Amino acid sequence: MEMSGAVKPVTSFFIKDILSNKDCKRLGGKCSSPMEKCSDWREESEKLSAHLYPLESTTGMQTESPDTSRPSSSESSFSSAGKQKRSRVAFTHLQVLELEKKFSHQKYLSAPERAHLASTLRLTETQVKIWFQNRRYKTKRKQQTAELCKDVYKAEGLGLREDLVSASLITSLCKSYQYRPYLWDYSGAWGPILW
DNA sequence: TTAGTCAATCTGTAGG
DNA sequence: CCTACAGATTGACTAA
Repeated sequence: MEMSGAVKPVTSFFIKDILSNKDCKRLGGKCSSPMEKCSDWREESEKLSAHLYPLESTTGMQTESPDTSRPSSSESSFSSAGKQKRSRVAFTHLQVLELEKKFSHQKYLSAPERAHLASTLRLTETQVKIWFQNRRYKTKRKQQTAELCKDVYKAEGLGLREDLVSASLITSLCKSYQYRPYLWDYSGAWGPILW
């Protein structure tokens, strides 16, 4: 679970921290300096779009760029009174590829590794951390669902009709499982994994 | 206390 | 308009 070492002041650089900058709840101490972090990664993202991805848009993922590079007025976007829209940056195909590549080898990154990857991809450490976090969780759910589905199919195949109804329910659930896209095997060639 | 994790949820965006 | 996807947020928890 935990990684060792070198901990940089990583903070949540978004909304919460910024908006609730006032009370910083339990994040209390963590409110080291949201703004700094924020402008920080925005800048980096800009550079990124400049270098890292000349042309992307493979899977219809619109490879960000435009949004990330927003009005560059960094912080002004927040100060602009109202409630600032939560921004959701779409990572580039390249960034995701690299993240997936790394993830295929190790599910957890140490702080130094994360820092390195982040700088390489021109992402913030927080973004990398969150990405891995989400990735682990989604992978886990995918596996659980896959197992569940497997059992269900097995049961149905064996003719265990006792719970046919509930089994069907689960089956449909499996089919509609929202994380199916993760069946794409990024570790190897781009293609669907059978399950 | 801090920074990390997981799990769940929220939400912006693209695609149908 | 609705839905799926995926990045961000939240909250409970843990280890050092």
